[in-house]
Amino acid sequence: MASNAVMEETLQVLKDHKLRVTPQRHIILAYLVSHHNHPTVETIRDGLGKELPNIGSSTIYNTLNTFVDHHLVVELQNGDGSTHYDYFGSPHYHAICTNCGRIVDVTYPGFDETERNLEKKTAELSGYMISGNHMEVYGLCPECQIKLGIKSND
Amino acid sequence: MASNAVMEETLQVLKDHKLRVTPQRHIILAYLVSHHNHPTVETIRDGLGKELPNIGSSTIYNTLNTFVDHHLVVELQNGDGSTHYDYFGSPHYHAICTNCGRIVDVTYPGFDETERNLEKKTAELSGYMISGNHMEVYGLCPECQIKLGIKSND
DNA sequence: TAGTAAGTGAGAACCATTCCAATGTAACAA
DNA sequence: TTGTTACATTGGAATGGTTCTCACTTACTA
Ligand SMILES: [Mn+2]
Ligand SMILES: [Mn+2]
Ligand SMILES: [Zn+2]
Ligand SMILES: [Zn+2]
Repeated sequence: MASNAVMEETLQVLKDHKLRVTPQRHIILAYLVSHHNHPTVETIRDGLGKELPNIGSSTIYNTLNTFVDHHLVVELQNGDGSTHYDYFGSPHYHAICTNCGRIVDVTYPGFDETERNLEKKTAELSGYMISGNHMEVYGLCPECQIKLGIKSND
Repeated sequence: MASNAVMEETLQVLKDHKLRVTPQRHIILAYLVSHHNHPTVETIRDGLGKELPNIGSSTIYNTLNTFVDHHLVVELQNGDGSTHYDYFGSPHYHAICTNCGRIVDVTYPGFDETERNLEKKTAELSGYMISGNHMEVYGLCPECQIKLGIKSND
């Protein structure tokens, strides 16, 4: 459950984006800010069990789509058939396991420059007016390497 | 419709990957090699009208999934609800229009190094055994910039 | 506090993709 | 060539994540 500080922070975020502050939006955003699990709609619904036991899936979808429109949240596909959501407070990209679907955050000093450079180059070459980017790297997570006998567990 | 050269090339690609050479696979692969439209399954089915009028969608899905497994083809989402497919003969990434969904190929000298660096950094930081990556840049395509009155058409 | 535009929720609808079982065929060996 | 067999194709049914609908509720503004 989200701390007081998170509740205040998320309240301010909603106001800054001129979004109507409903309990549903507030609690979902707080959930996303305090969990970095890249949850699906089902995961979120379960996680909200105590605070919003009667929330409809439509509301979760609506809310997340709104957040995506406002660039608060990004959507991720890991190949399991459902969309994963990620509060994008600080820039990072994702490593996704092709075996189990595990998604982990990655960043490194200089990543923002790589990112800016990619966007600048793309604008020049394509004529697009750039608004964002997604970078994803695929591979086997450490656990799956062991599970599949590719790496020894020592 | 695909040239002789393309048909020979794709035949060899299928053999190299030890894939059974069926007319469906051969023609679908030739279609992908000779079109860079990032088609959906529906687009492909329409494009195959004359050559394979009775192909089942299941076959197209099966074939594309096989190609994806063999890293011949990559999947792309542009937000229109269906998956787009791209023969990935030479490395590039994509600029995707957030307004109309248009997908264009982008690359530049030094892109492969950016890519390798990203994968190396990711392996170090995450412990993943890297097998690939996707980079996408989002924005408004030149046409939509005009359509939306953001850029003048001069 | 009243008016109103916007959000919520239950269930139906949608539709891209997968599954299934019957039929067809590519690859290989004799 | 022919026979064998494992794999591919097909159409139709099933699946399931997401969107739609609409009656009801609520957050904002004046
Ligand atoms: Mn993340
Ligand atoms: Mn492409
Ligand atoms: Zn894994
Ligand atoms: Zn466009």
